[in-house]
Amino acid sequence: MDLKALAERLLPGDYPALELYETLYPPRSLPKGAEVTRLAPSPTGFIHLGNLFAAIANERVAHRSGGILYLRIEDTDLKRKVDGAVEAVIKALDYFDIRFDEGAEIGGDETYAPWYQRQRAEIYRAYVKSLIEKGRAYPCFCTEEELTALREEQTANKEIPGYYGKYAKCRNLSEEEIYKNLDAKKPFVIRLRSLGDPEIKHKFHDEVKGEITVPENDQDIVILKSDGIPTYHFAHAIDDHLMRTTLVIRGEEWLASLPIHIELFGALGFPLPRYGHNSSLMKQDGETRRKLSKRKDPELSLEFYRKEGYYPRAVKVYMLTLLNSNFEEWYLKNPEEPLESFPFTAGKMSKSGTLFDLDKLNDISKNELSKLSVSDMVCFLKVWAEEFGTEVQKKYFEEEEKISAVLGLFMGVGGKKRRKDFTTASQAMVMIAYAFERPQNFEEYRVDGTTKSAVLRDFLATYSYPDDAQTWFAKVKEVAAKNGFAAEMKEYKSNPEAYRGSVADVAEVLRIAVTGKANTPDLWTIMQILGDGEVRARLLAAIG
RNA sequence: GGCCUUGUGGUCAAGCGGUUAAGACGGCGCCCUCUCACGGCGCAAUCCCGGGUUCGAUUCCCGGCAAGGUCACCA
Repeated sequence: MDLKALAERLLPGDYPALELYETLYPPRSLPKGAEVTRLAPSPTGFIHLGNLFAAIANERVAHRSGGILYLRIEDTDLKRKVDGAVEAVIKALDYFDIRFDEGAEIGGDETYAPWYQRQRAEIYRAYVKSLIEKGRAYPCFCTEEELTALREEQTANKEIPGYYGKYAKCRNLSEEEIYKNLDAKKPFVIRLRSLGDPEIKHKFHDEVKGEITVPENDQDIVILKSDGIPTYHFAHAIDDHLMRTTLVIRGEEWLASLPIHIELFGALGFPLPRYGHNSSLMKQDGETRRKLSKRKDPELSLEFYRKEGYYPRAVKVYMLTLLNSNFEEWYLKNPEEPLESFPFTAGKMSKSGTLFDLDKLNDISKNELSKLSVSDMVCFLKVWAEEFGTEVQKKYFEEEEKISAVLGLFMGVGGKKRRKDFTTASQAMVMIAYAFERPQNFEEYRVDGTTKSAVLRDFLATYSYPDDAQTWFAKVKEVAAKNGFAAEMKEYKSNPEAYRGSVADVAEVLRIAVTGKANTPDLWTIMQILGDGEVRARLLAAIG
């Protein structure tokens, strides 16, 4: 068969010699050990936690080694395209300090552009054409129905489904048959003529998994779809070679197609990049665990974390603790060091699927938030409130001095130790509400109504706004004593029968009356922030 | 079903032939304390199972089992 003529018929026109691409996209001149990694999302919409997980790994590996991280858009499937998706991806990752050195909508070094696969159609076809000429690829005229029928038949016969070996009907079509189909304008795809035998297994070094076994591929996979656009597998081989990727870190769902990629790189005469397949984020679902799914799990969406008001650094720290097992210990020892200083390595990535643990994230989040300065906290909450807050919440920020005082109180600024009350912005905003609004709901008082009123009256009679904290508390103790409560905790504990309760009960009455809550930060400070008039008004209202 | 991957407390995990089997989160208890938060101390809880190899296996080998992934003109 005249393969050259066939190739010309299938992909008519002049294509550049393949050597041209090698010079057009030359090896990068980077220092020794520098890794070139990439993120290659399809423009479906929005990236999720799983993407972020892999993104952080790729970013860290590239930048720790003095290499390059680039963004390539895998838009070979038109059905997946969503407008504005690329910008959204860049923005979302930027929120977590992930910056690309080059890529789609980024700019940077244009040498390896374009980064949209649709714009690289000619390159792919040039390589496909050469594969046809070499007899490593052939046209296939099977219809979708035929393929489905084949699959069903194979499944019914308990055979491995797919287009391979004797099932690859179009693999050995005669020249005559091929041209007949072509003349009849039958649509076709181009398939790889696989030379592999899955019974033959090879050892392979995976940067994450270590030594793994990879069988040879024998599937005649589609490399060029009937619309003339390559499949992912083919584009991956071409692009990662031409863009000079050194290390591909991707989800372990790709492990199963590694045999295909190995054969493709071989057929094209490309050296194989190194691969690292990271385990996926799982979620407990009843008895078993499963991969986090976009549909079922709102916490997978990055938008969820923005809405809840998680501090981005906290999410990143959590991802890093999952990504590198020695990160957590390092961070404990080096709390002041920038995250970038951590010696991240692909080899320390987890081999097994990791259950996503919101409790852990929340703990990290509390710690991160407690490290903020008051002005940073004001800024963080303000930005959150402007987008997600209620109208009332937005007003909290109108009195700059007050919001600072309130947040300083909740963060324990000035004390020996920072408080860790805040987990997220949304939760913090609710927590500080009583500093700005009269409480509507009151937690239950431990004392009876009569006692409550008596305590409040006595306190009101002696309350003086200018009192310092000690004087203020001395007065609370006086009120306690007057109403039959122990003024000193120790005294109460050693002889509880002698009293109706302790100063703690009295303080609780005041606390609930002023804030509605039984648990708050320092009450004296709260009263100082609220001001004389407001405190009196709330106490009065609580007497009933 | 075939193939691949993984298997240490509830969760994340250290370990890499001999350990009282780290640490963190969560849980529980105590202390501190006007409440909470913070902090301190303590407790409970783990090597998937069965065979080998070895003086000795969580660790090495084999076989099970379980979980996950994957088998498209989707990525």
